[in-house]
Amino acid sequence: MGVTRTEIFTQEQNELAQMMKALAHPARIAIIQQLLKSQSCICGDLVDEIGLAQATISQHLRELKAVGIIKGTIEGTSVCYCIDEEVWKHYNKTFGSLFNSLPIVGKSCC
Amino acid sequence: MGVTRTEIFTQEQNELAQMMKALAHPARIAIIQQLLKSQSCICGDLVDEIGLAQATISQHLRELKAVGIIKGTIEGTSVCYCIDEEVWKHYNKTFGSLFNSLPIVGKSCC
DNA sequence: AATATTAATCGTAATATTACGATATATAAA
DNA sequence: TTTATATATCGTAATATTACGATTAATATT
Repeated sequence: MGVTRTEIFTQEQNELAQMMKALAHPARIAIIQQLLKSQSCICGDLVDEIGLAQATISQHLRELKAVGIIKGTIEGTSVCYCIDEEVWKHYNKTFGSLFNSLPIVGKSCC
Repeated sequence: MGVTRTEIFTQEQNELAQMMKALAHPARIAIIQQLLKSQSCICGDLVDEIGLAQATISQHLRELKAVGIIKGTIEGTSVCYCIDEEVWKHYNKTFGSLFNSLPIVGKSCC
């Protein structure tokens, strides 16, 4: 027990859930907001601005990287992170198609 | 260790993360999609359509109810669930404001 | 009243996530 | 080359999530 049964769901359902999960932590939201605001950001600055340990931020960055939403480039001894705009647009579109599928108002039973 | 440090984040960041988390499971996505499609749904039908145990579906329904995204009304011995349209719109708006805050393309560093 | 049906809750095992100190790695500076 | 700086990874403890059988609660049917 305890393991999510992805095999019984559609690819779309699993993908949507995975997208949501990637953003389902305030630290990762904070990272994304920072990158949206400043276009790019040195990893160390994120550690300073968000009050979590360096190892923890690094772990969250890895999760965001794993779903492709951010990418990082090495700049000397530091790493500059930014949002992958193509992936971000894909997220936006996918989320939009979920939310905009609510039909005409006032038909629900309860 | 192991407990999310919500106190160091803004209310907006925590709320966004909580919203995402509510939808961060394929079973809950499937439930929402079903409710979007059929306007309303008997709990038992969800159990049949999604291949998870009744107790598990009930648990997922409770999580969706906890964030207000769905509501249920008792109909005899069964319970009819549907999406709370006001809350759904709020989600749509909040997600939209996150995704649409990506500024002009082509400015990122990496 | 007795029985059937439906959904919620309880208990619990398996798994996943979160956080952080310690350590490793890799480049920069002295 | 030695030392400093920045980030990733390892190891691990605490906590949270997922799934399901068993039970409970509440209404419906007989």
